Amino acid sequence: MTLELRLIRSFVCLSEELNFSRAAERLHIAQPALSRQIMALEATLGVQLLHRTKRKVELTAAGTAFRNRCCRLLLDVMEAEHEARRVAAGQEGALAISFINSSTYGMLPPILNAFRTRFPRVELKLFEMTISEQIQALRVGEVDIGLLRPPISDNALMSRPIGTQQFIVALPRSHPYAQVGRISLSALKNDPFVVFERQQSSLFYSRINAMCEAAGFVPMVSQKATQIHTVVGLVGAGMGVSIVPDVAKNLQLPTVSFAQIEDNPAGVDVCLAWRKDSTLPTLPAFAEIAATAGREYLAGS
Amino acid sequence: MTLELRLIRSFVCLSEELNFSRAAERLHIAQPALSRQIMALEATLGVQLLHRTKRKVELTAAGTAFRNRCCRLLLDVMEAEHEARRVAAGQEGALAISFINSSTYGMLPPILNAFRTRFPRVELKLFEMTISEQIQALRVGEVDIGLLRPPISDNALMSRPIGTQQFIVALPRSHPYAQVGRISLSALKNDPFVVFERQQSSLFYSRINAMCEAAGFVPMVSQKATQIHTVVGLVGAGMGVSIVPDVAKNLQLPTVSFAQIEDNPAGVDVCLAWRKDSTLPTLPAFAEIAATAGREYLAGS
DNA sequence: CGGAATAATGCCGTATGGATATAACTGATG
DNA sequence: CATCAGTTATATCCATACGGCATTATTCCG
Repeated sequence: MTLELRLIRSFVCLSEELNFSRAAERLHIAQPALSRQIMALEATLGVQLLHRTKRKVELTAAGTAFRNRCCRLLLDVMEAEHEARRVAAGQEGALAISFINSSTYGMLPPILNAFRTRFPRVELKLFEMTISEQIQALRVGEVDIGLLRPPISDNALMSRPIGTQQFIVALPRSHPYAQVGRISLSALKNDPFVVFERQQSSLFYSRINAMCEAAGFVPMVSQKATQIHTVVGLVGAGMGVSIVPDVAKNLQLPTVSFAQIEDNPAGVDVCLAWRKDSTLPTLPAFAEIAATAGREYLAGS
Repeated sequence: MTLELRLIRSFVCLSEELNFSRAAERLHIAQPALSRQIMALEATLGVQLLHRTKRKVELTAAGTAFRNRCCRLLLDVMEAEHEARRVAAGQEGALAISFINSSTYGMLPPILNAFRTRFPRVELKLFEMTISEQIQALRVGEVDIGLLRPPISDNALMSRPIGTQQFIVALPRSHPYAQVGRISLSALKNDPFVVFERQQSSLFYSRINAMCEAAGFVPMVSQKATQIHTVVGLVGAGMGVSIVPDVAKNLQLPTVSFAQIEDNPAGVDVCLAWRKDSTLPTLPAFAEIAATAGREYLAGS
């Protein structure tokens, strides 16, 4: 015979009642059944757990030790069940999130806040990555979900847009248009430009170039950079003007002004992406929360 | 359905193999049986533990968490079994031992040594008590086994003799007979005596009185005491001579000599006593070891 | 001494759980 | 592209394990 929880449950109950009839009643079985369960338990252990006279029952030393173990054991079993249910419900576990630099100042904080209040027991692991790094990390499973911009060509991945970034112009405070708040791109045709690296920010690069082309000029590049705060910093240092996503406004540099672009062209989408075959229960919840938090963030700014 | 170890064992095995057929083979059941076990497990938990395609099987997040719990659980179960067996075999647990003062210098140390080498994991709790205190403590279960002298009238207790103490004479170094090594009691008829309290040491008291009576005199009491080292100490201080159990020789006081008694009368038995209804598995082993250690001790001295 | 309480035993029916055969599906291979 | 090998799920059957009931044996108590 092999040890089963049924026997352990019965034994613990009996050890509390110290009376076969009452214990059996509590267990919703008949007294002879319990009698035989306990005998079977003692047989499998090869140990006498109870010292019984016809009149009363008491635990032996081994029975006492075993009872204590069994109580802990049953609690552990329940705990295991509950943990499984919590993890399955996505209320517990871990989620590895990658994100692009621009969302650091943008929708990432409100998304994380919203998620953490709903799922406080889920551990979030955060990784800032470029888009292509994210796609690679998602493919190999290093990351569960990514916050990035299209295009996402990999067809092992699914994606869902959660918001749009508009482009605005960043100008040094000293610039003639700095206080205007709204300008046409063509007004900047003779200004030096701080631009994004083509390699790491291909979508920004091509979009901005297209905008300038539509405005009838090719930007005169004075400096290149990858991260938004670097670009804005360079603008603030007087290196030129730049076209940046609207989240740059959150950087609040004293020497930089921002202006909206007339004939505002379409922005760029920000997406969530994850593996098609991912089964993480936390994932859909995160996607949902990110979408609404993203919407609220855009509405509020 | 209710959670059973059978399901947990199967699940752990499957989580290791990640293949129903191989896992079933290891479990010595057929693959469909395992299939249904796992389905039943998932149903009782209300949680999907495995993500299965027709081609391969992998753990879900909940499954991983549950697997980890289950591994620990199975180890705990085995540990509980082993502990029960060890306790039942008397290899583990606790034993409360009471003993009379005189055994402190006598057979108690060798007994404890012998027992501890055989059963190193059994915790020994030691209590020095008078005989009547021991009987009371044994009755109420405060103590599991006692080392004492007869008579043991209580019929809830069992006893077993493990050795005999002989009586010898203790003399101050300055006493005329100090160097003889062997004297007749009648030679001491005019000496002042240090004697045991009648109350606490009734057997010693009556035996010693009987010996003196047989030698034709009533001892002249100069001082009374309860504990052997006190009696011997008083002899060493010149308060008189005394008749003491042979263990007193082990006290090694510089101002005390000992002498054997001619026509050496019978000594007094030392016994083990324990409750008739005690089920402590350690107890018979202790009794056995105490008996042989006692014999060896007497043989060696 | 009789009755109440309690654990064990005997016997029987059923529901549980495993085996066997097979289906359904997926990759791999020639 | 067809076939095969490998894998999980389903269907069916059957043994047996387990619980219920009736009864026994023992002990305590009035």
